[in-house]
Amino acid sequence: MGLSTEDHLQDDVHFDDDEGLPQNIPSYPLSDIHSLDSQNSSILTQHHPSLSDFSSSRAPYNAKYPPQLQRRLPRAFPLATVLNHPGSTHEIMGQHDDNLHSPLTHEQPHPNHDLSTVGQDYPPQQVPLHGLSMPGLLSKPALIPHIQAPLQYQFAGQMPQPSMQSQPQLINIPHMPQQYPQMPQYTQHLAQLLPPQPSHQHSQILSSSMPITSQLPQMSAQHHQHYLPPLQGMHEPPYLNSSYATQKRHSEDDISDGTKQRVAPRRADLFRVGPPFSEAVEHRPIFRGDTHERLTPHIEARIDRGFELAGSGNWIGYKRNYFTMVVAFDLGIDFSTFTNTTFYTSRNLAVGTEDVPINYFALNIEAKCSDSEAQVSLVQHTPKRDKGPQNAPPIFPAVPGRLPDHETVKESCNKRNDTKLELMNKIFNFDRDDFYSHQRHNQNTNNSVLGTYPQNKIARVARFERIQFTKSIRTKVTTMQHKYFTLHAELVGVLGSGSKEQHVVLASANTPGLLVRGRSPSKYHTEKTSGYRGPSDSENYSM
DNA sequence: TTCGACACATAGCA
DNA sequence: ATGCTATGTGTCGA
Repeated sequence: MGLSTEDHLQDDVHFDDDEGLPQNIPSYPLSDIHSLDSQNSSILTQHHPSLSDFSSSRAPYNAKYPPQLQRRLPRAFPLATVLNHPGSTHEIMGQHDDNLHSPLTHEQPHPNHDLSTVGQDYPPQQVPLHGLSMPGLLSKPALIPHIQAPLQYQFAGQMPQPSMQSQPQLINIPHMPQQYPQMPQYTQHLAQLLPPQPSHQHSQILSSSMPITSQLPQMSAQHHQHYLPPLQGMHEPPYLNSSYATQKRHSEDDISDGTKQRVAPRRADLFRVGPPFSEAVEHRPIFRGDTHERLTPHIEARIDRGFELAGSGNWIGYKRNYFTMVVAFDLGIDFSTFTNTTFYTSRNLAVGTEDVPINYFALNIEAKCSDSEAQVSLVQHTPKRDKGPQNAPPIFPAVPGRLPDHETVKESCNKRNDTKLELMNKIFNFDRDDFYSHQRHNQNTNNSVLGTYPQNKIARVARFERIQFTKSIRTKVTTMQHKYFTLHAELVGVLGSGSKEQHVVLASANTPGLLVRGRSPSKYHTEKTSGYRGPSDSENYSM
């Protein structure tokens, strides 16, 4: 990515009208969570504008995505089990049967469903969770050798020298002797040609464990200002005479600082660790069904491809390019405990509270815009890209797991070898049948949440590959407002079952602000002021 | 001006 | 080494 000819996201972000995507619908409803739980609520998530009224012409249920991009589970949900719980899901759900639909139960996208927004009852104030240690999961039965060390924001080795900040990360291949007899059109990172540089540290950042409470890009910058990520094309424009290079040179915020070169599409170093995610923010409580202990969710998430840190401190991605994101969660209990109990959440009623069983957990990603008036959605391509279908990113039913390291995610990409695929499956997926057989687990037991998971593949780690910001984003240059995106990793609780299945966001973690560059080179200069710059004007930033 | 569609190019994979 | 694949991105034209 990095080196595209793409411009940036403009000052204003809209959906194209001709795609039927309504504007001015807040992507983050800020209604208080308690008000959401009032008796008048049709269901847990009903206050979301896209959920509250399926038939509303103003805010259709699937407002956020066009029909072809409706959210869906990777697999069907065949079970219709309803947990036996004092909270009585039956009663709760029974109040609003007609409104209870779950696109997640459909294998195919459903034009009237948008799970992506179900239960996004984000509280007005995000309260960081504490005590995010997760001792138990280290002892879970599955052997996952790729697990990274948890919870520390790690910087490998020594910090790079300040001078590195101004040193080129890329060189033009023609400058390399003998290697390329013909004038190449692509560049190669210095890191590939020279001994390890400080930029290497970047890939070792455990982004998911970096507590960041602000979404502002500058917040991330402060954690990275001491080293230089592997940015692209720092100097030496390959096409000095081309309009392409000329255009690129106008950007001060540009990672390559005017040295735009094409990036080889399969270059290994397209995989880079992106911005760190915040700690999990709790949206709804999670209780154990057996002890009624309130649990502290922890979300691990990392972007492994598609974003890089510019000198200005902004994380930059490109609308036309893929990004990859992985998400895992745990509840602060060991895996065997997880598999031997049930869970429930609660909602507030006008009088008292009501417990609602969680049939299973799921992991989801969302994109949001700093401008709550603007909506942003994501699409996922198949390897066939244009020749294949395009859907919204799936929502993964998931059990607690640990995030594989960056290299593992990178290695998991585009493997076709059966042996390798199987290996990756063991890392990213949870085989419940295998677990039952090895644990002699009583799968008929009524007190295990595992029994109410979908029958098909369950994730340990949700891996979202080939994700792009929707093409529906378009820009407008009439405002001076700074706009940026954030990516959110969400732990979803699936309530009810069958046609009554509901999804509520239990917790989420988010990136700092991201700049996503569009495809119009003519907007390149404007980009310098379109992105959030933080308290100090990064226009003055010099690499 | 923007974007879908197509095209080109190149590194990874088997 | 060879051929296929995946994907960054250049380009055309509606």
